[in-house]
Amino acid sequence: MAEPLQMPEAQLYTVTELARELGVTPRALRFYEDKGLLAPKRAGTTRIYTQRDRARMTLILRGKRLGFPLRDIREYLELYDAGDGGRAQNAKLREKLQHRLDQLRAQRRAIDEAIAELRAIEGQAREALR
Amino acid sequence: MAEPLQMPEAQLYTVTELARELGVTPRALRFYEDKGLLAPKRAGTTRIYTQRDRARMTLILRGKRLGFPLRDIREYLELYDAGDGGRAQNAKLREKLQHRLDQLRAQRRAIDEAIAELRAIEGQAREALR
DNA sequence: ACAACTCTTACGAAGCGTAATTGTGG
DNA sequence: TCCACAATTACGCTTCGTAAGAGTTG
Repeated sequence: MAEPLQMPEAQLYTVTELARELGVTPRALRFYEDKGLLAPKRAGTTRIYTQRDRARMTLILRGKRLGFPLRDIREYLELYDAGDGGRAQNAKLREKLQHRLDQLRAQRRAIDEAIAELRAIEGQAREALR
Repeated sequence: MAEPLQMPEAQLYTVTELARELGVTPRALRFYEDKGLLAPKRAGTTRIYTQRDRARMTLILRGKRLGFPLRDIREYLELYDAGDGGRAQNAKLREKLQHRLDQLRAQRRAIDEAIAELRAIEGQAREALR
């Protein structure tokens, strides 16, 4: 009597659709695929993205926000796929995160110095105009 | 009776010498020349850098510290050469400086956000390990 | 027949690093 | 003759943007 069990319609997307959803360009999605970070299915030649692809893109975008190169993000995704909860890999990841954190702090210092130098220049300019 | 007046020996450099002096590579000097920011003299085919070239490099390095693209730095050097104290150009320069300042502040905010996100992740990792 | 997409291929950009090959002066 | 630099040419790297040309589908 119960209706046959059904998975909720798994949403599918074309490049343009998924791109719009995530705020990136179709070009970016194709590029990530070319670099081995995505592997959407195809309907003929047309790319078809599943929820899984969408989830991967979410991770990719996070990696980018944190400033990691695509190469590193791909490695991370591969471990992730391997489903290996190996502590060694996890340790490596944490190491990378820590390293990136140091880099970011260094960049911030560099920016602060540049800002200071710029303000000094503006100061000179003001004097020169007196 | 007085010795003939003499300019103090103007120092000259080869690529490698000037590069070492300024902490850059010879490749960089040649690259800037290719991009029209420098124009050293030649002794045959060998580049000869004068004090003037050295001074220009100092300005170039400053522009780089502030994060300006070489294209902009070159424009600036050209105005500088034109010796035109024109207020209009000066105003444009100040505008660029101001714009760059805004950009730097924006970058710093972005970095702060990335740092916050990274710390949040580290936090999760610690929890996951409990 | 046509609009609206999609696909692939490939050059451009920024700032040099890194060969590879060929002088050239001492 | 040989060493140490110098010069030129050009591909590599990173992340897509931007055509360009061709095929597909409703």
